[in-house]
Order: sequence, then C-alpha cells, then structure tokens
Amino acid sequence: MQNQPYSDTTIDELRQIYLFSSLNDQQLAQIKENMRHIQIDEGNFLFKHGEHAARFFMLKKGHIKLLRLSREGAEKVFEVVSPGETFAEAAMFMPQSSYPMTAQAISDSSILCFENQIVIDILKESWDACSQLMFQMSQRIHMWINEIDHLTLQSATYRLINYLLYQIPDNHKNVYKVKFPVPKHVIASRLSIKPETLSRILHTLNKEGFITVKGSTIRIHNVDRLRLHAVGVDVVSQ
Amino acid sequence: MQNQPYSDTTIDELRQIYLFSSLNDQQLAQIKENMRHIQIDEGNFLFKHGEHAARFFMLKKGHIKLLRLSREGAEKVFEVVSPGETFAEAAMFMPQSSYPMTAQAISDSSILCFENQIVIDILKESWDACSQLMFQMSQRIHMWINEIDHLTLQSATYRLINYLLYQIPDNHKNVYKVKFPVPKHVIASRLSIKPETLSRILHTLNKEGFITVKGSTIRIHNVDRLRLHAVGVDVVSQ
DNA sequence: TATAATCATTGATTAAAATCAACTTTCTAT
DNA sequence: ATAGAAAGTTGATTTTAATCAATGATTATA
Repeated sequence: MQNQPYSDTTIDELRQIYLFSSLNDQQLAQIKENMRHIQIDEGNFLFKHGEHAARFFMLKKGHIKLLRLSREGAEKVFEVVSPGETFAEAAMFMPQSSYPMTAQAISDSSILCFENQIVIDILKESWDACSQLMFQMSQRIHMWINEIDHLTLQSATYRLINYLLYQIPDNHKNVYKVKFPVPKHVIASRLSIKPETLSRILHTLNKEGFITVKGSTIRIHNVDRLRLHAVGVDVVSQ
Repeated sequence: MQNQPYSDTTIDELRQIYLFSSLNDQQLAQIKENMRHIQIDEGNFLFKHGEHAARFFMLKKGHIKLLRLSREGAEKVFEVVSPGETFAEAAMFMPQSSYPMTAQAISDSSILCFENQIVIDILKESWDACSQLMFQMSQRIHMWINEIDHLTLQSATYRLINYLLYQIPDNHKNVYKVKFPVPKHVIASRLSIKPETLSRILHTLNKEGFITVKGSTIRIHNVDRLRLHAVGVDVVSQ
C-alpha cells in the first residue's frame, strides 16, 4: 500500500461522486486537500473487519471485494465494488465504529480515501449533501433487505438469474452479453452458492437454451424469455 | 383501523424516541400536532409492501411483524417490532419511495404515526437529530449485514442460539429465562427456519441439557455454557 | 515453453433442512 | 365447559445444495 500524490484527481471528478455532487468549490477543495490516493495490489487488504473505521473510499480502478469470514474460515463475499463506487461511507455516523467487513483487492486497485471527520464537518453545513447521504443509506438498507429476501425466499438458480438480469439495461429485450468482472468463485460467494453449484446452474441454463457460457462471458439468448423464466422458476421447480 | 385523539401521548414521551431526543419543545410540539394515533387489530395490516411510504411509526403497544411474501405465498418475517421501537423511518429520505415490506399486527396494537415531510422539515433545522437518524440508519445497515452473515455462514441451530443469547443482558452468566414475545412460528420465520425445524432444534438443545422449554418460555440453564457452545457449534457439527 | 498454481468443471455422495402427513396440545369463543 | 381452530410436535421422506474427489482448463511465471 503506497501513498501517491492526488494531483490526478480533479474537483470535477469529486463532484461526480453522488455524495459530493451538491457541494461548492470551496468544500470540494477542502475534501481534495484532505483526501489520499492509495494503491493496493491484488490480494492485499484495504481494511479488516473490526478495525476502527475512520475513513471511507471511492474505487478508481480495479476491483475490491467486501467479505466476512466464518470462524471455520469460510468466506462470504457481500459485495464486489467496481470503479466509480463509494464504500464504507455508512459507518461515518457511528462514533467509535468499526468496519463491519473486510475489504480485499481482487485486482490491483487504485482508491481515493476520505477522512470521515472532514466530510462530517462539511455535511454539517450542507443539508443537501446530508440528505443525499441519507438517501444513499436508505438505498443500502433496501439492497440488504432484497438480499435477505433472495437468500430466504429464492433458490440458487433464481439468485443467479437475478444477478444476470440486474446487469442488463431495462430496454434490452433480446440478446445480451454479461461479463463477470471477477473470477466465477467470487461471483459464487457473492450469490451465496458454492463454485461447483454455480458451474452446474450455468450448465443447466445452457442445456435449457437460455444462455451460452464462454469463459467469464454469459451470452443471454433472449433477455425477455429469461425474465419470464425467473418469474416462474420457483413455481416450476415445485 | 381507527384514529384516536393523541391526548395520551406527551411531549416527554416523544422525547424518549431516540430520533427526537435532541429536539426542542417547539419542534416536539409541532410533531405532536401532526402525529396520529392508530389502533390495529391482530391480523390487520398497517401498510403493505410496495405502498407509497409517506409516514413512519412508533409502536406503543402490541406486536407488529415486518414481512415479505414470495410469489408462491411463503412468508418471511424480517423483524418483530416491540413496544417503544420506531420502524419504517429509513424510507423517509427516498422521495417517492415505497415500503420495502408489509407490516401486519401480530396482536392488537397501538401505534404513533408521523408524517415524513413534517419530520424532514424539522431535521433540516437540527443537525443533531439529523446525525441521530444517520446513526440509526448505520445501525440498521449493520444489523442486516449481520443477518446475512448468520444466514450464509451459520446453521439454523446457531441462529436460534444467537437469538436467545441476544435477549440476555451481558452480565448474566447462569440461569436465564427467555420468553418468545410472539408465537413460535413467527420466531421461526424471523430466523428463516420452518416451525418443524425450530421444534426439533429446541428438542435437541433440551436433550443436550442446555435449555428447558415450557410453552413460549425457554429456560437457559447456564448462559455462559450456551455462549461457549455457540462458539463451537459449527466446528463440532463438521 | 514448460511448470506450477489457480480456477473451473464434472461425478458420486452426504448432509441440513424442507416437505408431507398425522397427531397432540393450546388457545379462543361461544 | 366444550367445540373448533390454531399452533406445535413428531416421524418418514424428499430436496437442494454442500461436500468430497478427481480431472480438465487457464493463467501466470520461471
């Protein structure tokens, strides 16, 4: 992990971060002044579950997985962070809080790093930014609720189909290619299924004519048909 | 569902709600003026998944379950709300948002009902209240993350033990009685296990000498021993 | 380009919990 | 107090996905 000059991140770039989008130049300049730019090589950790959470992050390049380990060492990936996304910002308002997960680079990554206290001081002055953070936190809550819904009310096959469909813009109806941004076993853990099972599900969906798998690229033959299948898959499997 | 005069809820009572604890008398008076008091009989719905979310709530009396249904009609209880707790306040900051779950009374309930817009206007003026809401939302996020952890990395037995231990104050070491506040099948759904399985797990824990079950009361013989068992239960079961 | 290491697939088997079904207990309302 | 409904328990069986094991494919690297 090495610090780098932050000269290559502009104020305009910061403004594109949703949480900062309503801030003025002076506020953004202050954030820029206090932010750091870090590089993390594949496999290395940005922070670990339980560590004191004093900063949050924006991924510029690479991929980061947010995970937890069971006592027996089993790994559950909660989220795969892609470039442009912020993470760990929800802990900002828990004084003396600790990160609820571990963050590990899946590939060499470039990260912007913000001090919670600096941003909190700015949020105090900006109702808009404040309500944007709350909006974002609401969304997170909804996301996790959906996740629990999928884990408890849906099958592994459904979860995978859902994941695939989620990547596709609404207007696409026919053919579409989805590419896994990270190795299949990471996607599997993200979906709470074992790699073997993911492999079998992909195989079955292929056999049923829904998809063609080529490495990490999934070609969906007919998006609408898969959407329809997702609605019925649990009913059918009874 | 019938409206009632709110005369029996005082300003002081409102101040005990965490989210309102830093507000001044004038702000609390305004909230009181705009709040409503509703009664909901057992089995009836307060709101349904997908409905427009314009208010949030504080349960005064009774019990409310927050649930989702699968397409096949299977019910998953996400949360059992007990008196004194607020709920659905996280949706406040999602404009045009809808409730992510259904709220149904498990027993005859008495509920305070707050208009989102009124509270938002007050939050605008109060940084403290604002940061308290954010703190609360952070906690919710952590809670759901823990929930997913339990669902994916732990067994049904572990989830039940966890639930029991969670009800017990830290200082208790030996015997302790936990009483299920709602029927066992609701607890089962809350823990994402079937009633039959819950029954079997309780039976097994009894056979192993950890607990005695009498109706909805679980007598834990030795809290420390159960805590220790929880740590090892997954390892042992391998 | 060889070689190891990681990742992915496939098959056989197992395990945890769900399902189905019957029955008992408890609660509720008359 | 009693009938009926709802909730809970217990047993037999099935299902989904995990586990175990072996092999094949990719990727990285020496």
